[in-house]
Amino acid sequence: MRNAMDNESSAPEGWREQKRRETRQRIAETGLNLFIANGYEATTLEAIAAASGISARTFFYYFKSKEDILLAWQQGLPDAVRAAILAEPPDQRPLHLVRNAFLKLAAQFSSEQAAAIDRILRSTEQLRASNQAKFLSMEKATFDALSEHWPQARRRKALQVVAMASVGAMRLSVDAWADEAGQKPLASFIKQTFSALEAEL
Amino acid sequence: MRNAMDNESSAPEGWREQKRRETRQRIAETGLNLFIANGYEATTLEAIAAASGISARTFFYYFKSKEDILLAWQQGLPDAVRAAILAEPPDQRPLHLVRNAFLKLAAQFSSEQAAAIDRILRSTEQLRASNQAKFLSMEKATFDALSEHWPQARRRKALQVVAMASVGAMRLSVDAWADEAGQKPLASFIKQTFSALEAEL
DNA sequence: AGAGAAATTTACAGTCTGTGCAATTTCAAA
DNA sequence: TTTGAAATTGCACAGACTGTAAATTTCTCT
Repeated sequence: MRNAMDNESSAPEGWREQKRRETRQRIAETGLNLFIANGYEATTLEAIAAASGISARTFFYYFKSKEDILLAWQQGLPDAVRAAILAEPPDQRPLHLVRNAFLKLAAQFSSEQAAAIDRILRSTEQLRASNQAKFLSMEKATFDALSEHWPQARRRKALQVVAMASVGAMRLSVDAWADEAGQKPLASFIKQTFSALEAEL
Repeated sequence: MRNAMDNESSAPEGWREQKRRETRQRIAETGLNLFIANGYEATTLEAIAAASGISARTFFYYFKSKEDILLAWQQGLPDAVRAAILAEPPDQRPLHLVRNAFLKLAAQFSSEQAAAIDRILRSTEQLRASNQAKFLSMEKATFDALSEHWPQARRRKALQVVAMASVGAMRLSVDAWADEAGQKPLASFIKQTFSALEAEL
């Protein structure tokens, strides 16, 4: 029961949550640095926990697996995708709209840190596989956001396909960008890939 | 050194290889049946090895991981994709060519067993991730085969995009097909998805 | 302030996948 | 029949992850 001089629920329960987030963040950073320094497989949970100042068991209270540390860095992605698409004016063809949204998004997600994470994600078979899940979540977010722009049921199939092709184009762009070690900006790859897509179909 | 009454290399060294393949096949079947019966995670390596009549250690002489059993069932996929695409007459636009190749392919890979494997592959997070790798390998096979039809370097980007969109369409088709528990044939979903793709772009 | 509930942290023991190593068995070729 | 490579196995071990129960901390309510 709350009453009187009670600021909603921001201070009381918010403190716990905030501390929890801070700890989680600290572990994620510690882990990432160790991965960068020693490689993913060579870094044991024990090491991450020790460097984070917690017990090995407590690690699993914050992350459900070692891999989860890396996924945590992209947790904001689906929301960002969704927001970027909804921010676009709907007077464009869906494919074009998504292209423009992704172009704006590319700025945020092509930092040096993002590149480092990407490098780790490509380093082992297991991580490469789970990295694909990222694109699946992007595809879902894209489809959901497009569905808000065009809620008509008869557009469903079309939007699904647009989401698939757009995210696929994004993936090809990121791959090409990563292969060239970041000479040209990601945005130029995105433009090129989407152009090729429209030209070929 | 081979000489005289020597039938190439089919009988002599072939015997070992054949037995090896048989053992591998037996393990794969035993494992799959156990997965179907008890679920993937509930089936231990120990159980698979015992039911296959080998030691747990020997299992790893045939498969590099438990997961690998499932991947073994799709080992022929890339070659089949490649063959199907190369078998198509090249007097069609690339996207259309791949569509027709996939339609012919769909017959082979929509057996009851394939559906069972697909169900297992969707049952856990880990397997869902590695299942995506299947589509990546299809994409690569598609691109490689298309590159033989159109070897010109300036078509590279375009073919890459076609491979991505085609395999993506295939994935959406399989998903829709699996969701409907196989009421309509897979082929009809493929036609529909490719139509939507061409319409939207 | 103090009792009690709830969240956090930890130790301990145990399961399971996967690897390294060395010994043993099997089998095709000389 | 001998020999060497491939196949098979046991054993020991690392490392990720879970179940449980107990301690410790952090609120909440009175």
